[in-house]
Amino acid sequence: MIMENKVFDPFSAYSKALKKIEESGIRPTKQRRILARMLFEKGDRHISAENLFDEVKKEDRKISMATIYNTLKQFTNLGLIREIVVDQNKSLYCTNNKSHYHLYIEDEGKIHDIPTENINLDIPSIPACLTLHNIDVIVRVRSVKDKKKS
Amino acid sequence: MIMENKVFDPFSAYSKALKKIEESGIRPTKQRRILARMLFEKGDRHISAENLFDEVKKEDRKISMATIYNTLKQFTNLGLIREIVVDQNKSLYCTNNKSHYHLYIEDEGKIHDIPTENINLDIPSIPACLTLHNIDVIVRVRSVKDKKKS
DNA sequence: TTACATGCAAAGCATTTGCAGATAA
DNA sequence: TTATCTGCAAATGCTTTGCATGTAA
Repeated sequence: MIMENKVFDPFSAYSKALKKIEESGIRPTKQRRILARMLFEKGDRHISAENLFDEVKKEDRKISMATIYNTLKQFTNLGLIREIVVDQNKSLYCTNNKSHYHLYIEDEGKIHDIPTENINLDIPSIPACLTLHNIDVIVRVRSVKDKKKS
Repeated sequence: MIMENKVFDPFSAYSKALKKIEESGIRPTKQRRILARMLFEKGDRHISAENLFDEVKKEDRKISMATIYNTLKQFTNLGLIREIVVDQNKSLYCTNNKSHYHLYIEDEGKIHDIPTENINLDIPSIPACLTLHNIDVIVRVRSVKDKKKS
């Protein structure tokens, strides 16, 4: 397996992601390996395309925005990451692949995971003509410091 | 009260909205009255800025996109409507002002309300430094006809 | 009268696309 | 070798803004 880091740990989130990439048929190119490492070697993250771009740049590498977007979409389709839309003009990509919900601090733009077990959610049964894809729960809060209503 | 329709019903959603507009201090201009009527005289709706624009045009009136967007934002701030972001490139505005959740049929782009009572949701208590603003629940489903995974 | 609102066109911004050159297998 | 991928720049599409004109009170 072609790794981006030196130490091989077959159980790391990064190794698992690489394995899934190879198995899926898409090529584990240099760019995809760098991005997989960025996404999965720092624990659970919520990152935007732009932040990811900047992070790559900080390591003195360079991956074009087009490739960042394409790769994020491919990883999403592979189920490696999850896209969450908290407001109309930015998508965040979530690297926690366990089922979970989100706490969004609106005035700070910060997002945190809420483990599924911390929320009790019962939904009515879905009609046979529909298949459940996902349930998004976003608990939207504001920090008290922010007194403004809008 | 300046009404856009002929029959005065002080208990209609439209009348209530007009009242809230007047009380809020913003002027109940012709455009705002037309949009309030469109939004609140047809029951609970989920409508985009563009659809609202088209609907106005169908009645042989004309309101600019800038005004549509400004008005939707103002109505949202007044609590008359609620903005829901189902995917990154379109906001829908929801005229149901009762607390509720959403069922989103992804491959059709259709959205339906789920009354709060139909879903059992318990969230952990919020830290004192945060105030709860809203809880979004979006049940994402796909119609079975759509066999593709992505 | 005057503060506020509207409409137009232009700007903004995240994301996508077309295509020539590069690269993995 | 060849199908796939990358990067650039241009295009797209939703939303916002600047500003001159219009309008409610």
